[in-house]
Amino acid sequence: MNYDDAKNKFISTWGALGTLWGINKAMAQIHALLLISPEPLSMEDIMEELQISRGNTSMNLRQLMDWGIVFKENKMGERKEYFTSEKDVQELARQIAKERSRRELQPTIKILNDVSNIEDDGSAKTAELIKQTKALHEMADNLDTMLNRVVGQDHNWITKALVKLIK
Amino acid sequence: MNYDDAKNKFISTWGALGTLWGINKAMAQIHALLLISPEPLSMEDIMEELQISRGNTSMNLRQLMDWGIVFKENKMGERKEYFTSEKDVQELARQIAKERSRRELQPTIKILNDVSNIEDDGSAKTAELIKQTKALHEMADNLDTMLNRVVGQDHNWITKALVKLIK
DNA sequence: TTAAACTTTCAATATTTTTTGAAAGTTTAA
DNA sequence: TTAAACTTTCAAAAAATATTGAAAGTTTAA
Repeated sequence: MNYDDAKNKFISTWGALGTLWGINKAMAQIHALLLISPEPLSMEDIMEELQISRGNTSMNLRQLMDWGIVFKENKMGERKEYFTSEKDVQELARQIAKERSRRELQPTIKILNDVSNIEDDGSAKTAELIKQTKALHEMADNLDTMLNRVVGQDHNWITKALVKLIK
Repeated sequence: MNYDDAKNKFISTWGALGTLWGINKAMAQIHALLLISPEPLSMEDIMEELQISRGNTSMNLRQLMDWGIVFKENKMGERKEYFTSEKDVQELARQIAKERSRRELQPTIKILNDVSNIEDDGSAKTAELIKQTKALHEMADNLDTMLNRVVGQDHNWITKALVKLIK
C-alpha cells in the first residue's frame, strides 16, 4: 500500500466509524485529514482533498472547534485561516470523553434521576420502572465519575487504567 | 410526575440518546419499553405502545436479538411470541461493549494496523501518517483489551473498576 | 472610503436512513 | 390437507440528515 492509498483508507475508515457513532462523515473525515497533516490546512485545501463544498467544510470545522479538537491557526502575513487538529491522541480521547459526558451523559443522568423518583403507587409496573431507571442512573453516574476522573488524569491514563484493572 | 409521564419520558429520552450514538430511535425505544416491562410483550403490544408498524417492530426486534440484549419467550399454550429485555443493566452494558468491540473496534484496529505499516518513504507526510495511526492503533488496542477484560468480569465491574481507578 | 480576500449562513437540493404495509412465508391445530 | 394465526420480507414512501452554492457578512490593506 502506498501513501495515497493508506491516507484514503484511513480517512474513509474514520468517516465510516464516525457514522456508526453518530458523527457525520464529513466531520469525521475532516478530522482524520487534519490529524495526519504535518502542516495546518486551509479551507481550500480541505475542500480539495475531500471534494466537499465550502459551506460543508465551514460548518463542520466549526463543530470540530466546538468539540475542542480542532484549532484555527494564522500564518503571519496571510489573511487565510488555517486549521490543525489536536495531535495527541490521548488528549483527543480525553476531550471527546469530556464533551460527550457534558452533552449527553449528564443530561441523561438528570432525567433518569427525575424518572426514578416518581411516587411508588405500589403497582408492579411502577416498581419495575423505578428499579430499572435507578439501576441505569447508578451505572451512568459511576461511568460519569470514572470518565471525569480519567479526563483529569495525565496523558498516559489509558495504559495506567489498564494496568490497574488487570491487577 | 405520574407513571405514564415518567414512562414516556424515559422511552423518548432513551430513543433520543440512542440516536446520538448511531442507534435508530425505534430500536432504542423498543429496548427501553421492554426494559421497564414487568411482563414480556408481544409484537402487538409493542406496536400499540410505540405506535410503530409491524414491519418496523419485527426488524428492530431482530436487531436487538442480534445484539444479544432482547430474547424471545413463549407462553405455554400460546402461538404468539413474546419478548423480554436483558434486565440486568450491568449485563446489558457488558453485552453492548462486547458487540461494539467485535463489530467496530476490532475491524478498525486491523485497518489501523495495515495503514500504520506502510513503507516509510522518508517524507514528512508519510512519517505523520505512520505516527498518528500507530498512536490510534495503540490506544484502540488498549481500549479493546480493557473492554474485553471488563466484559469477562463479574457483574459489579463498573463499581469495582471505579474503586480501582480512584485509588 | 472601497474593494479584494476571505468566511459564514441558509434555503434549496440531494442523499441516506427509517418506516410503512401488504404480500409472502411459516407454524400449528384441527 | 387446510386455514387461521402469526412473523418476515422488501419495494415504495416518508422522514431525517447532510450537502451545496450563492448571497450576505466580515476583515484587512491600500
